Amino acid sequence: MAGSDTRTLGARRQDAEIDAAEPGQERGGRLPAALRHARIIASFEKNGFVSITSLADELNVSGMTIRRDLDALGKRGLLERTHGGAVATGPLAITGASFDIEEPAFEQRMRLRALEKSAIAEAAAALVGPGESLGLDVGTSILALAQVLAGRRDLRVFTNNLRVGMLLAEANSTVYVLGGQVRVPEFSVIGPQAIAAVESHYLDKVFIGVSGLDAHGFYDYSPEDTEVKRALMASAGEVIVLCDSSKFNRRALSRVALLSGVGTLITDNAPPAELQAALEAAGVKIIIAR
Amino acid sequence: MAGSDTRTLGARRQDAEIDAAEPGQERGGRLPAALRHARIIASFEKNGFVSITSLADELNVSGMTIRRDLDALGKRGLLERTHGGAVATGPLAITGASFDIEEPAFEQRMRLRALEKSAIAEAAAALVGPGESLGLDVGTSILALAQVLAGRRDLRVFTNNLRVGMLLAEANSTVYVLGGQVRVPEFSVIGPQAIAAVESHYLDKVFIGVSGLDAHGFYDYSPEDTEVKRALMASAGEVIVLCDSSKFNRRALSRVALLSGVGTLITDNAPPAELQAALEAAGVKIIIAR
DNA sequence: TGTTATATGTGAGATAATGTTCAATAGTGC
DNA sequence: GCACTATTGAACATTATCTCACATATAACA
Repeated sequence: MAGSDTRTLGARRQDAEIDAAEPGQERGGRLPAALRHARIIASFEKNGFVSITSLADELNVSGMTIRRDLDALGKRGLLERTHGGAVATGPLAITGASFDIEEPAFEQRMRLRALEKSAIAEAAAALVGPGESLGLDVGTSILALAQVLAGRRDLRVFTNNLRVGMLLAEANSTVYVLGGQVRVPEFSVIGPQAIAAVESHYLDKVFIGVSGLDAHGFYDYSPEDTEVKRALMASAGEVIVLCDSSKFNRRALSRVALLSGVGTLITDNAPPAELQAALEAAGVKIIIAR
Repeated sequence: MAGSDTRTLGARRQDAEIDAAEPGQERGGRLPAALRHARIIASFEKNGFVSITSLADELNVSGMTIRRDLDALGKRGLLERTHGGAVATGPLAITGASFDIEEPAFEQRMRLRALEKSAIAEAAAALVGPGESLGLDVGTSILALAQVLAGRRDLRVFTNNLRVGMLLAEANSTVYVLGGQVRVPEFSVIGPQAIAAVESHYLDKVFIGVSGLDAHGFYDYSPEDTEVKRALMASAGEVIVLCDSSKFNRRALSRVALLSGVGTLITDNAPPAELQAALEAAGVKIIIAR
């Protein structure tokens, strides 16, 4: 895989500011760290673990560098170090057939673009001030944010997402879940009770996940989730949407809000020009996380 | 001496079962310990038993290593050693599915008296009629009950237990969680919102877990959980307590209710004479599950 | 262009995982 | 019960890997 993967990835690379070298041929052509990280993450897709020696071999760097890379990625919660390599955790977790009978769709989504989601989550967490009350919505990017926030004791987090609730509670953060019916596969809480519970609170910031956005607004697949999202947004001092760049110009069944209903959009790549113009016209602040 | 133990390394060089199929990757075909553990756990799915020689062969490691692995997994309560292998116990025996990496403490408790809890859960499930609304409380016995009920589509389940909520939702049962603060390590929901939500419903049956009982009533360690239990009991047509026999004559911080506040007690062994007399005097029906 | 940060490589000692041997032990068939 | 074989666990041997410090290379910048 080493050779062919390298070629494909390199050729398909969007931000091609650096010439990718052919591995094995040109010793000096090292990849920038970000690219190497992306490549490492991609290697997990197969079987949920990577070995240091094989990565060092494949990426033409020393074992020490890979070790440092894995440590860095580990700090971001994307993987867990083992002897000789690392296994996937959190967003990447593939779970070897025993634990975790989750919807394959959800896991797949979580692994897909895990690095981007992690960067988005980091940027989002940076906006959170001490002692704030937060609302965390449903979605893979939001779950990544929860992982970053896990352990912070000074926050008060409200969520309609049972995954987030368990994750944060386990980390001893203060977390409140909304009441209502549980909807799979997201494990989101929906219904009038949830909405009523939101309406009786004020939240400093709410972080919303969406399925798509275009010049006319933000979209989500689930009408039930959408109602809760709207309630969260209505109770919030600041509305922040987390969404990776694959969602640009994609629509779904429910329109969550107009562009103007959102204060900040955190994503991993600049939107297409037209969309960016619409966002700016609507007064949406755009944060590009890398 | 076992022939397979001393087989030369690399004899099974091209193990088609290892999905990697990487020429340069499988140096000696060694997996990190965590992955090997996951693979071992996965092997139980077939028949609840694994043999050391077959594992050593399959995973390309020596028998001694497998032995050490099984010991480690045994310490975590996931299996029990036998001659030449191991059998599944605890959470694995009931169902291999578990949505999360559970707390060791919880795993341990689940494994502890797993057989009894399973019998209690079966007896409790037998009481549930078609189309009923149920309340499921916190505790390992209750979680076992939820596992038995999982998949029944005709019920409406309310719970203050996020584990139960996720388990049932995943099985496509209709389940509502109460809103409120999440308390570890039980992942129970507590607080006034939860209590208010219960009070606006009527439940045909509620199943309550307790930490202990004596002639003066039922006890629980957590005052916060106790308040929700009381609310559940007040809204119920029938109150059923699930509790294994190790809880007899044990007390804890909060008294949940007097004996007379409970209709049925399901346990795995007859209570001591004095306690049994008190239960009967209070009109509690006792079901012994085997 | 020189100078500073950052990133990466290298090597030695420490550590952890695994392999090997071997006496003791538990199953198994008679 | 007895012989026989597979399994076991402890001690030791052997790797592979980790960590740490420092050297070197690369990128960033004035």
